[in-house]
Amino acid sequence: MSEPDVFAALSNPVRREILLQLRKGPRAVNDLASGFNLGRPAVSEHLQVLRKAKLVREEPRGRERYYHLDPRPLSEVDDWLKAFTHYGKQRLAALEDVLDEESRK
Amino acid sequence: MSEPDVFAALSNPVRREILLQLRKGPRAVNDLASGFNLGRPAVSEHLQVLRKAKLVREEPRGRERYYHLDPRPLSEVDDWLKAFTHYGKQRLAALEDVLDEESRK
DNA sequence: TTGATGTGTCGGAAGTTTCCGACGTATCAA
DNA sequence: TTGATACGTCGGAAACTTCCGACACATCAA
Repeated sequence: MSEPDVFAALSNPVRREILLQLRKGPRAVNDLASGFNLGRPAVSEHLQVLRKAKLVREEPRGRERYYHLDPRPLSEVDDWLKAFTHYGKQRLAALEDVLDEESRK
Repeated sequence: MSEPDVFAALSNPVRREILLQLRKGPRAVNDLASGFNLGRPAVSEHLQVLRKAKLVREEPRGRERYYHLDPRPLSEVDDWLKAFTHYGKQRLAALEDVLDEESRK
């Protein structure tokens, strides 16, 4: 059993696409799977990873399961990124000076 | 040979920590490796992944190599996240209604 | 030069991820 | 009830990741 790891959940392009799709509204598994060049078990397993990362929530409707997006764990990634966006214009400018100097050759 | 994949590069906690460390300034490989419970080859290989994702730049200084942070590819992640932060207060509010309703049991 | 240091990379081991077919279970329609 | 549908999950294959020791090479100090 693995821990809920948001970064790891986002490392797969299929899972990122699933999350993007779910922005438009909840979707059943077969419906989702038909949009990928993948079998249903694979999509089901990607959904399991997203579920463990708490990025999706499942809602049973009859014999289908609608998956809903829960974007809240993405704030962990956003917070991590902030450590770099607030990383100081001065150092960024200095870096770009160096890169400019290199490209001048 | 693998493509430069920023999301995949961030999926490993050691690599994320390396990037955080490099905010404070460039570091040589042995210097970096001493901060982890890891051998030098492992750190060197993590740096290779970060290099392919263009998140770091190497600067040879004598027999050492100083690695510099280049945070610019992180904007790809930031842009991707924006698709969710601008994902509409109305849907988020609706989601939280549902979650509240569930927790009321 | 010789010897020590800093680094990249290869070969291989161990673990993890990704995918599929097959199966079991629940639900629905008739 | 019977048959079809929707889904989760298991077993296993293939590919990838992560790590290490060993080695090669360049640089420095003497």
